[in-house]
Parts: sequence; structure tokens; C-alpha cells
Amino acid sequence: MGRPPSPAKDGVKKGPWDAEEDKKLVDFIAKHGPGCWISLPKLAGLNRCGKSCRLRWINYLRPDLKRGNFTAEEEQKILRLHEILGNKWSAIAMQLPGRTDNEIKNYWNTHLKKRLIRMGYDPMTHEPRTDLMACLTILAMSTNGLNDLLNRTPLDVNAVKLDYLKQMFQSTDAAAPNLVSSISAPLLEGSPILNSLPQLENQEAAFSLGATTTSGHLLQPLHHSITTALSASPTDLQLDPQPTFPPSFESMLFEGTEAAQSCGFFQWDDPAENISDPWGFESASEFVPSFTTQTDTPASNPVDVTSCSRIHCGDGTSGRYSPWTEILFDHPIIQ
DNA sequence: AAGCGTCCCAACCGCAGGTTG
DNA sequence: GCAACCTGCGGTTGGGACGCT
Repeated sequence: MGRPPSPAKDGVKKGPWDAEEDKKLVDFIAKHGPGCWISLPKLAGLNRCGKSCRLRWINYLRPDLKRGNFTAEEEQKILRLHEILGNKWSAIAMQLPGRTDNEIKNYWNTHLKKRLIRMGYDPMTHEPRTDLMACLTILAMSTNGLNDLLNRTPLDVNAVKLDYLKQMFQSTDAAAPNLVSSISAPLLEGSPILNSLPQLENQEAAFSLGATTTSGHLLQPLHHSITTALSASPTDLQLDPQPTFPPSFESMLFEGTEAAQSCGFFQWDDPAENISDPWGFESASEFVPSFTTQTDTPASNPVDVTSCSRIHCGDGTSGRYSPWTEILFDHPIIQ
């Protein structure tokens, strides 16, 4: 695994380390300690550059490294810290003893980032992706439920998709454009955009941002309601210690709107009546978990940031703890 | 069993910032 | 002040492992 041995430059070996090289490096550092990486290879009898030695030691040979899978606690810690720090892997690694920045970076890119995207979150901002939401709603509309919902032919459905895309690309504010008013658009046959749509169909992804149920009702994830409620509040908020969360993804996906409604989703019986609130933020607000006013929680101790619902950083910025993320990450459909 | 595509992660690369002479 | 050197960081690469057809 890893890099293949590439042609040595200046006689310096590259690529995977073998056991003998590891032993030489470990023995030398055990005697002299880490540091002075430029001169270390020569002194340790290694045909490697200092940079390579340092990397091998820090990421693999250090005795205090914790091997094995990340625990749920570590995952949550990474998520919260990333929300605050961004791609500052070394800073994040400092809060996770035994883990390296490289390891965390890899885990983020291969697991956590993908999960956030699947759930409809922007992996950089950790906020719901309104632009993607709009796009995926189109994809959701391409499911069988759309014809029931709009009572239209498949050809007209394509017209809806195309016009919706046009709105997205033309608008600087991609958030929640009006679906209902756009269904009269002409169909441009052979459009590359239109042709690409079937490849993008993904019920799981569509669900995460607003999908149709089997009976053709549009659903909207709870996290938009939470975000809206938080954004509207002038005070810092804290989660109720025992909020109500969706009990099951499958129930919302496959068991119709009743379960969905009880879990924080809502439905349109007639989409045409909801133009003023096309995404149902207002009607869904009653499903938002209760919040209480929070006394300020300064991140004076960075180690404890995972216990805060809102983190205040030294530069005046702050990050918000999203209950949606934590609850849903444990669910099989997100895994 | 073979072929193919995707995932995972160790290791590399380039760059920025700090240190030294 | 400047150049050279050193260290550390974040992004990227690419081959083995794995799963699917």
C-alpha cells in the first residue's frame, strides 16, 4: 500500500519503508531523540531525506500513536473541531491524543466529509447546502412520486427539471427557488444538462435534502427548521437536554408522510397553496426541538469545546453545534 | 475465477513561516 | 535587510485491498 518506490533523486530512496529502515530510525531516535531531521538520515545510516524520516516517525513509528478505528467520541470531536477550525489538521490532532494530523485528514476525506455531503451539509461550513438542496430536489422530483404529485407526463417532468436548473444557474441566490411557478418552461430536447439528470438520481441523497415520499409528497429535512430557528434568534441557544429527534430514517423514507410528519417533516397537500413558503420553514417550525437560552460558553479551554453547543473563539468568530449531525451519523443509512 | 471499479491510506510534493548567519 | 536553511502543514497521489458483476 502507499506510494511505489519512485526513482531515487540524488541517490535518496523514496516510497514505502521496510522493517530495517524503521528499526534504524527508531533506534536512532531512541538514543538521540527526534529533531534535526536534515542530518538525521546520515547519522542514522538511512538513505532517506530528512523530510521522509520525520514523516515516517510522526505518522507511523511514534510510540504514543493510537492505532485502529476511530471511536464515536473521536468522530464527534473531529466534527466539532473541524466546524470551528476548518482544515487545521494539526490543530485538530492536538486535541486527539495518539492521532496524527495525516490520519485525521485521511479519515475526514474518506469518511466524515462524505457523510456530511450525503446529509446535505457543506463539509467546509457545516451548514446545510441550499444550492445542493435545490439541485437534489430536482433529482427527487425525478422519482416516481413526481407524476402523482403534479399529475403530469414524463415529458413535462423533464421540463420542470430543466427550468429548475436554469433558475439555479441564473440566480445569485440559489436558495429555495419557487418550484411551482416554473413548471411551464419549454423543454429543450437533447440538452446535456437534461441528459445528465438520470445519472444523478440518488434517493438517499435526495432524501437528505428534501425528497418525495412514495405517495408523492415533498419532504423537508428537520435541519433546515433548526437552522432557521437558530438564525432568527438574537441570543445564543442551547439544546434541550432531552430533545425529540427522528426515530428512524426508513420510516420517513418508506412509510409515508405520517411518520415523516411526526419526526419533524411536513407535507404539502397542495403545493400550489404554499408558494409563500415553498420549503415549509414556517409550517415545520413546531417540530424544532426546544431550546433554552445559554449563558455564554467561552472556549477558554479548547479541550472542552465538544461539550459546548456554541463555541466562541478568540478572534470573535463562533461555531454552532448541530444536533442533526450527531443524531444522524449513527444511522445505518448515513453510514 | 477474472475483470473492473472504488475505497483506503502511507507517502510525496509544494509552500509558508520561522530561524540562523 | 536578505538569503539560505529548516520545519511543519495541507493537498494530492497512486497502488494494494476489497467488493461487485
